[in-house]
Amino acid sequence: MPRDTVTSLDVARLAGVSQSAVSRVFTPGASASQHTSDKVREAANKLGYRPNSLARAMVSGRSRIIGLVVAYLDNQFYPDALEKLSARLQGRGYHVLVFLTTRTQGDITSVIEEILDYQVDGIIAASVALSSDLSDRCRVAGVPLVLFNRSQDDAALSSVTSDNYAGGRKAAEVLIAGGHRRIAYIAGWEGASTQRDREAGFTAALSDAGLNLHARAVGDFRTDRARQAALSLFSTDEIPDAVFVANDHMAFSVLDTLRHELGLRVPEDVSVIGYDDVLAASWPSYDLTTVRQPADQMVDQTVEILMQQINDGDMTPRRVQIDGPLVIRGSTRQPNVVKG
Amino acid sequence: MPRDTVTSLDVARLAGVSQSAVSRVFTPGASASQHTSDKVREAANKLGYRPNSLARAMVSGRSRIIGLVVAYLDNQFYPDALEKLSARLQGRGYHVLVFLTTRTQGDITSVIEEILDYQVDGIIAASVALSSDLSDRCRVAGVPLVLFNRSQDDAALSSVTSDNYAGGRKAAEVLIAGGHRRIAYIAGWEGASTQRDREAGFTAALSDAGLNLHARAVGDFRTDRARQAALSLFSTDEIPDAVFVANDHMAFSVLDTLRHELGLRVPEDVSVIGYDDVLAASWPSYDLTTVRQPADQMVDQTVEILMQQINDGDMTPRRVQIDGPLVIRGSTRQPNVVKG
DNA sequence: CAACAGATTGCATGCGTATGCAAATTCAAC
DNA sequence: GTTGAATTTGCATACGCATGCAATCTGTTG
Repeated sequence: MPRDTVTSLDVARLAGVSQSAVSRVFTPGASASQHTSDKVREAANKLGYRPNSLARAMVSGRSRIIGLVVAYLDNQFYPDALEKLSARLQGRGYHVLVFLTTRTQGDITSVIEEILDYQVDGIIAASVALSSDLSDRCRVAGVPLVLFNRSQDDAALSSVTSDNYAGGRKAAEVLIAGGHRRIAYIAGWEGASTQRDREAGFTAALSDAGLNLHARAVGDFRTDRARQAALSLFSTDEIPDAVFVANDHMAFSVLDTLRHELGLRVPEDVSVIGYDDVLAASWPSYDLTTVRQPADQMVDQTVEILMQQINDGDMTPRRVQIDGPLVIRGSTRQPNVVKG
Repeated sequence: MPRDTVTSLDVARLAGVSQSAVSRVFTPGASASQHTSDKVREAANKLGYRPNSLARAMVSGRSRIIGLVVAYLDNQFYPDALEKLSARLQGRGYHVLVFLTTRTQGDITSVIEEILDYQVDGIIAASVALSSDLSDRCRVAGVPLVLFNRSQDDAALSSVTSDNYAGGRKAAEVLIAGGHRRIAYIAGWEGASTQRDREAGFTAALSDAGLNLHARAVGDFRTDRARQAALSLFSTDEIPDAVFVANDHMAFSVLDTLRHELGLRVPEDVSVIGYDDVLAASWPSYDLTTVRQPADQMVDQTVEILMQQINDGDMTPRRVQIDGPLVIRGSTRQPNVVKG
């Protein structure tokens, strides 16, 4: 069992060159003649040498590691985003160190500190909020930070989201166009900017049409709470004829509760609309009308901003909002259906 | 902008001690008097010092990083497992570096090599197969490797799975008990041990009951393929009265196809059973009978084995198979229903 | 107070690599 | 063949920390 660790020095000796030569051969952009490069590569192959990323990181100051903080992996939007993020970053030679914050744990601080300990080149914070103290820490450490699918007032923070306000409006508009009058809303976790913006856009559009929110309940982005919310909304005399649910993840639960627990027909008795357009929204059992979050574009932008900050040192914060289309499916009653 | 990096030497100077003293204060188990410990911690706090994990890893030879290879994040079982794995590992002071292999890419080699470059303390390979050459590489590098939800013939490899053979049997038995006679199977990707074992157990139990597989199609663990598979199985004269689908992820698609495209009733016309018991299986819209993979136990075992190999150097391979219960829900016709 | 064991501390070194600098080499043009 | 510019190479050092070793300190016992 050749339990060893081959270093650049071993390769250097075998190839009859200096250690620096070996280093240069494996460093893109460094100067090395064809001749020594060949010799070195041959020796490296023979010994099975591969540069030690950690040692590299130590001396160069760049670890090529991106820290990713994420809370909810049960909402399909996030695994999907994680997959896309990781793929994009791998394509650029970076890798992702994941840090999960249990949903109960508001204590992001320790997580961020652990991340910084690993000398990451950047941080992506998905679905979490940061204290301004924390973002300061990152700034002091010189580590770029981008919020994904969350934004904050802190003007120094970069963030990438969909246009949640506009999306909320679209949701309202399609319901109004569908002839609904008693329109309810099931909110996500109230600490989330996405929740806040979606609701703001939604109620604004209702107002514009001279409508008020018929009822409101909080689902906290959790399926069990969403079910409770649905039950409470529909336990009154005058039940809603439409519900906008703050994300698809909860909307599935709401749909199931309406249909299977309350015996209501969707969309005949009540229309339901979600937000995200995760994969399951297109599954026939749900066939959910929803506002799409353009995950690909959001990921592209996130990586773009991060790379710019890492490579160009351009730390000017950017806040990107990407417009997403309304995807009309079968969970909402449409004008012609109403009249037909 | 105090763009700095505080080192143990800075702390040492401020505290009036040597750099080694600082190191020892931050190294559990090292000897340091209460007095110096206090001084050092105070200085460290004042400067905002935190040990550099990478430098630590360099000299100690332990990075406290676990590499995780995973392919399919759209099958909910995996995000869930990732979440659990990460939580358990964080609890033990380890962190997870994720490496995604696109499903098209059979080329795990380069991925494993990249992982090894980061001097990880261990590797968890979920839902992927490894060449024996690759596992040798890990062994030579002295990096423990555990397969998660996959096993291989290679006797030197540790693996943790559910008891897929027994699970396959259970699926068959409940269908047989339900009075089904024309029982079909939709296979997963044929390269997967899970697929193979589930099918083997399933067909074995059918044989025991004097039955043959009525029909078979391949779904490759993909929803679109599963739909195609369902369509082909039900395009014949004598359609199945029950289908075992190799995992829940495909089963959802099959259920939808049967109900919404083929106009069949489940379970009245055809029973459907899946494997995994992911969260959505319990959602009322699917209410899927399935064989549970005990994710918690699987994760516990995986981490346990890995830690043992890392800490005790006990590299003797272990292959763990955990029995999972059959979870009976509404997608399968039951004996009393049949007779009633 | 002496003697000694045990705990604490500092010194020096090494982990594996990248990189500034100066020496050495190559190459082209005359 | 000579000169100078451009390229290549090796030497030395540094990155931030842990750890063996020897020196020092602390506390205990007789």
